[in-house]
Amino acid sequence: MNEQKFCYKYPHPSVTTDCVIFGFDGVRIKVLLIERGVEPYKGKWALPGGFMKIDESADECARRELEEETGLKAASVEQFHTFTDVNRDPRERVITIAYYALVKLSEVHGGDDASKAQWFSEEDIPSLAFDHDRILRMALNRLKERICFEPIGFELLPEVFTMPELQNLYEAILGVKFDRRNFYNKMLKLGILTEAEQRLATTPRRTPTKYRFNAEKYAELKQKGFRLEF
Amino acid sequence: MNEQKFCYKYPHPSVTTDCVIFGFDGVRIKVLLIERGVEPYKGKWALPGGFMKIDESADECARRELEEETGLKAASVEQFHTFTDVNRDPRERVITIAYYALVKLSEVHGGDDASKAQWFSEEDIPSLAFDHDRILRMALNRLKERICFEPIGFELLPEVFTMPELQNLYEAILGVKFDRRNFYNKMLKLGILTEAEQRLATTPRRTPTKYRFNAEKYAELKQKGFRLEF
DNA sequence: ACAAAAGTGTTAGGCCTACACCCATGA
DNA sequence: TCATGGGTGTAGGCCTAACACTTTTGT
Repeated sequence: MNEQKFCYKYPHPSVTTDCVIFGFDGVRIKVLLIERGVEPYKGKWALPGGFMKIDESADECARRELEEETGLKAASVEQFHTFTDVNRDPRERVITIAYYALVKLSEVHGGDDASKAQWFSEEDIPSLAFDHDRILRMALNRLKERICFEPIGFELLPEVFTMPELQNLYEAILGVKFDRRNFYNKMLKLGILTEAEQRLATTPRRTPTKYRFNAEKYAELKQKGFRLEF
Repeated sequence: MNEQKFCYKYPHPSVTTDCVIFGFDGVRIKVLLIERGVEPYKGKWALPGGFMKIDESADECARRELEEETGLKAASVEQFHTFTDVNRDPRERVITIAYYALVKLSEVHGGDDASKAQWFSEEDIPSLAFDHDRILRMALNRLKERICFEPIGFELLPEVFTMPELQNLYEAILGVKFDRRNFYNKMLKLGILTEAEQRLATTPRRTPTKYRFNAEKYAELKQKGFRLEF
């Protein structure tokens, strides 16, 4: 039975969303990929994504997928580009609205399809299905641009984090090394960090000071214009 | 005769591109709008745009529309967001991939539909059809963000321009006033301006120095990273 | 000569950068 | 006590922002 029930005067493309899900393990930026179980590109790794339903917006679609993959709801999900090359999908004309999401790895407890999903470090990413290599590269560039102007790094870190962790994150994303003292000064001067309770860890070295991101201070700061620079 | 020839198993949205076309008249930022001749929103102003063909990419679609509206080919056209609200079009589900284009007003010699197209200053823009108000607002924000980091202003000015014109442009886009001396110094120090031949105008005041944008110097500069700040 | 806009230089303060030593902790 | 990483301050240079007078030119 051929159920081609939805008919139009002109051909319509299919619309999907794909999501580049970023995490941070304290040292490296991670990206969540899914191994495809069906053709085309069966067995290849790909970005999580899927078809947009006719009664949901692309944002809703992207959030739905994010939740399905990571179990997370309230994370930061941002549309960044729509890919429309005519032959990007071998089956039919498909355009994809691409998003990136920033998630706290510490809060991700395996998605439903954990068996087929895996976190990759930036440098270990295999060649991907469709044009997902290109999508991923553009997402990384956006992430780099954006982190210079908005403190999105805090979306990737646990609620409570240390200054060295924060510095590692910036260095991992931007691919550069900063002077520790200068980084401390700059971050503290921004005034968007609050010291958190000191917790004693059992490591063979000095316990670093814990901070949390102060969203109220950040909102104030944003009002009157500011910039984060590196 | 009901020509519903293209059939699918699941419903597919229509896909359009809409383009916010920016120009600059020497004093104010201008936007090209079209008066709709058909329902829905007949008689309302809207962004130029139209349906994406099944064998063209969104970029091609946006460029095609730009040419149809302004007669310009090689201008800077940039995708910035895809709008997907479920009810943004009263007829059917339509998503639109939005672009902005920067054109040199001096080179626009009326589009094909000149009768229905008109340039509006930012503050005179009427309420628009569909969600085009929102699209336009986002385009303006992107323009503001981008002009701080790339010298896209030169896309809006004639080949040869004066420093006061350039300053007016920045002031118009960013909505602020700059100190003339500081603006001169900053711009000249960047090294991306070349003095052009001095032409004698017949105005009742001093003739300003003419400059052109030096794309080679800019390319060099971009290599080793830089920033334009205001 | 006047009106109108163009052009020009200096100074003070803040920000960025580079740089080296001590501290806390567990083993 | 040692090894490891955490934490801290200062000095020089550069960029930014604030500021006023002179020049050109047509009327």
